[in-house]
Parts: sequence; structure tokens; C-alpha cells
Amino acid sequence: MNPVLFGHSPDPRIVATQQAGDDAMRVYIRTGETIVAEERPFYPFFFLSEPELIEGFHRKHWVRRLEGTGVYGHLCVFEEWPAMWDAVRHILDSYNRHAVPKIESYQDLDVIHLIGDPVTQYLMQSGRTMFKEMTFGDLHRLQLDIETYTTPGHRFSNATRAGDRIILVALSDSTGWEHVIDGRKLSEERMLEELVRCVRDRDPDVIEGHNIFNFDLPYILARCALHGVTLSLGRDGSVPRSFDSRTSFAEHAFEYTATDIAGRHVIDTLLLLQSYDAVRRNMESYGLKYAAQYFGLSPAGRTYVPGEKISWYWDNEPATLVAYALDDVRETAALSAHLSGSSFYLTQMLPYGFGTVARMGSAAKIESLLVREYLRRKHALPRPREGAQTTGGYTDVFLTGVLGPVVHADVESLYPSIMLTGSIAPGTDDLGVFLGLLKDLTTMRLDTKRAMLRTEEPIERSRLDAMQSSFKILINSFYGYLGYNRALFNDHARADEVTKTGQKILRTMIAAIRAEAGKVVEVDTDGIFFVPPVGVDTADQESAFVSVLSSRLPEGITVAMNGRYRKILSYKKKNYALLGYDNKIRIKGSSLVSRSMEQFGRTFVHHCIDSILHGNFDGLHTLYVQYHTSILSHGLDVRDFARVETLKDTVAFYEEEVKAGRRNRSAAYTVAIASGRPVRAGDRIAYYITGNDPNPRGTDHCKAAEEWDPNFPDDNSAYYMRRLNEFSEKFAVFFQPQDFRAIFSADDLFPFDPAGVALLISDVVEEPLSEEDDPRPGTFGIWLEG
DNA sequence: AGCTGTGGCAGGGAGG
DNA sequence: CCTCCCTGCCAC
Repeated sequence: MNPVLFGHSPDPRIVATQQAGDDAMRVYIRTGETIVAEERPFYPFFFLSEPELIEGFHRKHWVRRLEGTGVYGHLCVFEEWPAMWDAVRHILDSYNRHAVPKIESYQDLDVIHLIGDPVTQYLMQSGRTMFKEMTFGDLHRLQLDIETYTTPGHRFSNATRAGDRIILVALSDSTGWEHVIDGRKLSEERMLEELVRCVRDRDPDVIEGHNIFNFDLPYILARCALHGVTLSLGRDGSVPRSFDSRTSFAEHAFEYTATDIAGRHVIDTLLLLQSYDAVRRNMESYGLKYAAQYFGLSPAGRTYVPGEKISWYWDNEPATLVAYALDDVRETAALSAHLSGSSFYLTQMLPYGFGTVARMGSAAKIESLLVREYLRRKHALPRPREGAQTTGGYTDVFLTGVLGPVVHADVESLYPSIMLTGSIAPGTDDLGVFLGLLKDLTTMRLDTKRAMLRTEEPIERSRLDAMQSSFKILINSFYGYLGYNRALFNDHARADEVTKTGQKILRTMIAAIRAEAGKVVEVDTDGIFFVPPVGVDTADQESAFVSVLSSRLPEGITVAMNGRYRKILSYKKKNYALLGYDNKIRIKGSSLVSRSMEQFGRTFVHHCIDSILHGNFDGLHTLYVQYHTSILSHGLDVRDFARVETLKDTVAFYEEEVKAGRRNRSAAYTVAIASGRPVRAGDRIAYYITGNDPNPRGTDHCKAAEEWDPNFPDDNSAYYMRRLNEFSEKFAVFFQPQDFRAIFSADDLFPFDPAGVALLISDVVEEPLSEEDDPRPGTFGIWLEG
């Protein structure tokens, strides 16, 4: 195994590490069946800038100036020397004079940017080697789920409200053990003590739960505080340590209260789901039940209890609730087994524990590999570069309307391939670690994937799959890392080089397809939808066509057929729908499918697309009339017309921004504030529009969805009729104006006649391709030399 | 205590 | 009316 990827330490038995004061680590070591803790010191280690200011500084303590940049690398101190502390004080004075903001303290000194963690991680990296000798199945995992009682009249459970309390604790573990701590038999105080006893007794390596960070653990901790119970869940008998954290999945930030339990790893399947969906973007919700069904992991005959009915079941049908809670932990176990495998195998590489890896972002993972190697070779680390990336992927739409048959061809791993073939790496990577890592990870991923495809045995196969997907996660993040402002090894110019090269490859592909008389419909970043030329009809012929396309591209860049479809409905850039040969419809793009659209709009648009792709114009008209009627007669449920939005910021931050005039008021925040309950960033708010003005002004016509009463519907039908017509407008470009008006009209003076209705295909832009995009071979020198 | 990127569309508020 | 600007959500 490559030591740059997997670390160098030989100690194979360390289960977990934990910081113990300022200058020591506590290390948990497995010997046979038992686990013992041992304290180990770590060395002082700092990043200091402007080291020439250090009085008494000696060359042997190592410093390096980054050539040509005029910027000094940070000083790495690997050992103390007599004048060191004076030097640190000196540096500090200098920094304070220059008003550098980030000062942290170490011992009795204020020190700039103490990085105890990466250093100890480096020095203690052996901690993860235990994982190298294990498979995921060897882990002892315990699942935990609590059910709480909500005082009638309240919608949400609250650990500090009189009457609210824990009523059930369901536990299960990977040995098949299951246990319910029942609030009918024990007082809450005894329940909590029983919980501690169970966990200590089972002694799991991993504790898992769905939303365990934001719900179960904080709730349990709050109830413990109330009863004076010590929640000594740690392997050393310590109580969990909580800290507020936030992580972002693409643009979406998620705040949570992370909890560390000494000697164990905490896994929240909600976080796993979000990070999974950040790539796929397929899921409708991150609820446990939906997710379990989505992955096909729900036990047969699973018991369901709606969240707001938990207290009712407790009062009336407690046995059902017990069954429900047990099904919850079983689903959590299955979900975690499905999703945490890749984090587990990443832990074999990274200098962090399993629990940390599972909630870390990709950039931090890549950086840890780079930093570990730089520290091992005692080489200074660069500072992040200022600046910004300017270029992204190439997107275009050439034809709109319904076309087919259509082929989707994409460049496999576009950005990683460009970085590898063009040797694009951060300019500050003196040791050349970056590309080496990318190259080795790519090789390992291909090997692992091949091995997986060869393997029949399901457990081994899923192990290999988890491994190769963990490599893939890292590989795909190398490009993002280059453009990341706070990355030590960022390089915006190189990131631009990657995207510009990607654009060039796409333009080359477009020209090549056109040269062969194919019709290019839509292009986005690394993939092209096109109608193949006459004579290219079967799947084999299409594959062959794509192979030829691929051969026109330079070494290291491979184009593959990613899919073939009966028809495409091309609407706008990044917005289209596909009709597969399996007759399934896939809809893409924020203007056609968006969680910010009212549910009725989503289903309406979906059905419209279905009808258009099947040429069923009569059905299209009927559909419009049906919705028209239901809206006017208040026949829709609040779930259908409520708009659901995610709050990105805290209410306090929002208010501040509004007050400062930096931001407009928005309906979702208005409703959230009016509801009076505490809101966190990331919460979803459902609201609807009242009154009868089709263009309501201001944010005073919105009401929380919970307040809607079907007996006295006060939803604004004029407004929702306007919305229906806005959704219909999307389809105007596909028809002649008179046909469009006839279809999307409830006027029944003349019955609708679908005869003669035809679909339009329109050219959007015909961007002339420049000379250098000519697909002749041998014209790629510019970027192949890199 | 920790945070990967750009491009594109829709919708709403503010102000001309 | 329109344009500008911001936010949310989505594709890759």
C-alpha cells in the first residue's frame, strides 16, 4: 500500500484517539478482547509566518521561502530550542502590531494558529491502522433511537418543557441484540441509567442514529442534566462532549451539534444521506422512512407511526410504538451499513477517526493527506492563495422541442483526467504530492472496481464497492480543492486551466458530432445529448459512433455512452426531460422539477411532460382543465399548494441583514418567525398564500401550512390560478401559439380538438465554432503539454 | 470545530 | 411596466 495514501505508522491496534489536555493524546489500544487507554505526549508544533523575525532562529529548525512568490511559508517547529518561546513572543508582538486576527492560546502563550490536531493526527496516525486490518463487518455497531412525549397542544417535542420526556429507548447492535427501555416500567431517571448500563455493557465501537446529533443525543443530555444522571458513555467513563458544527453539502449548509464519545465513533445517518445526495440529488426527503424505502431497506411489514401521533400511540397503543421504535433502529442499522462503508474505508487512509471522517467534507480529507506527507518530510506548508476562480463548465442548448432518438455521451472523469493528462497541480505543491495522490487513487479505484465486477460473493462485492466509491469521492474532489479559497494548496489559475480545457474538449466533441451529421441538442460540462446521424440506429451502432468520437479525442480522455433514449424534451440549459426505452421519464432542471415549486405544480408539469413526450395532446388539455377546476373550487389540499423552503440562515442573521438593508424580507422567514418556534438554519418551512389578489404584494399574505383549515379554505385561488398558468407557460415554446392557447384553456365554448396539433423544434443559438475547435487529430498540443 | 467548484433558471422585492 | 439584485434550487 502506498504510504502517502495510507500513512506510515506500524502500530496496528489503536482503536481511537482523544486529546487529553494540551500536550497529550489518550490512545485506546485493543489487546485481545479488552481495550486499554494509554497517554502519549505530542510535540509543540506551530505555523508561524514571517520567520525571519524570530530572534535566535536557527536553520536546523527549518524554514523555506516559496520561490518567486515573495511569500514565506509557515515555520514548522519540530523541536524546542532554548530561545523558542522568546521567539514566539516576538512573533506575536509583531503580529499584534499588524493586527492579525487569529490568535489561539497554548500553555501560557498566545500562539498563532496552533495546529495540534493535524500534528497529533500525523504523529498518531497509527490510530487508523486498526481499520486497515478490519472489514466493515468487524465493527461492533450499536443503533440508538429515542421516542419522546410531546405535551398535547404542541407540535414539537422539547426537552425542557414540563411534561415532555423520553418514553422509549430502542437499541440494537450488529450482533443481532435488541433491547427496548420502556418508560412504562422505569422512571425516566432509571431509563437513562439503564441506557448507560447497556452501552457500557455492549461496549460498541460505533454508535449510530438518524439525526442523532441534532435530536437524540442533545435530548438525552438535556434530560440527564435535569435528573442529575451522569451519561458516562465513553470508554473511559467520560460524558459526551458536544460542540456546534456546520457542514455544507454543495451550496446547502447544515448546522448540527456534533458529539464526541471518548473511544467510540458516532455516526449520524442523516449526515450520510445528505452527503450521498449531494452527488446524486435524487432524494425527495432525508427522513429515515423515505430513505429506507428509497434504498429498498425497509423490513417487510414495518410499523409506521406518524411523528405527530407518537404521544397518542403512547397513551393508547404503546405496543405499536415499541414495534415502531425497533423498526427504526433496524432501518438505521441497514441505512448505515449501506452508506457508511465508504467512510470506513476512507478511514483506512486518512489521519482521522471513523466518526470524524463520516462528517468531514472532501476538501478537508484531501488536505489531510497532503499535510501528513508534508509534515512527514518536514517541509513547510504554503498559505492559501487569495483570489477567485473565473471559469466553470461549458453549458449550452442548441435545439429545443421534442427530439429523438437521442444519445447521451459523456467524458469519463473529465476534470481528474484533465489534471492527470495535463499534469495540472497547485503551484505551491513543492513536493509534487498532489498529482501523485490523484494518480494512485485513480489506479486503485480502477483496480478495485475491476475486482468488484469480478466478484460474485455479495459481502466481498459490497466491500469492494464501498472501497472504490470512497476512492471516487476523493478523486472527484481534487478539482474542487484547487479552487477552494481556504485550502492551503489552492491555485485558482490552475483550476481555471482545468475548466477551460474541459470547455475546449466539449467544443471539440460538438464539432466532431456535427462533422458526422449528428444533431447536438444540449451540452453540460462533460456530457452531450445528440441525435445520431441517419444510419446510426441500434445500440451497437450508437456505441460504435461514440467510440469513434472518443478516438478523436486526445490520449487520456475517454468518451463513453452514458445512455440512450427514445426522446428528449429539450427546454432550456440544464433543463430537459428524457423518455427511456423502458418508457420511464426522467426530468432534470430547476425550472421543471424543483422542491421550491408547489407540489401541484410539480405533478402538473410532470404529467404535461408525460403527455407531450407521448404526443397525447387531448390528455394535456384534460389535465389543464382538471387542475383549473380543482383550484377554483378549493379542491386541493394544503400539501399540494404549500410552498416549502429551506432556511439557509438563522433567524437572527436574517433579521440583521434585513435591518441593514442588505436583504429583502422573504415569506419563508416571515412565517418561521411568526410561528414562534425556534428555527435553525436548514429547517424547512411550508407556507401558502391567502387573500384574493393574483399578484399579492409584500409578505403579509403568507400563512404557515399547518394553519390551513379544509373546512374554511382561505387559499388564494386567483394566485394559484396564476401559478397554474405560469407552469403552463413553460410549454408555450413547444407549440404554435393558437394550439397552445387551445390546449391550456378551460374555455369549453368549443370542445378541444387535438387533430392538427404539432410540436415545434427550434434552433436556439448556432454559435460558430472557431478554427481551433476543428476535430482533426493533432490539434491538442496546447493543453496536452500542460 | 469545520467549511470543494461554476453556471443557469425562477421568483420576489425594491425602485425607477 | 421594466431592470437589478438576491435567494433557493438544481445540473454537472
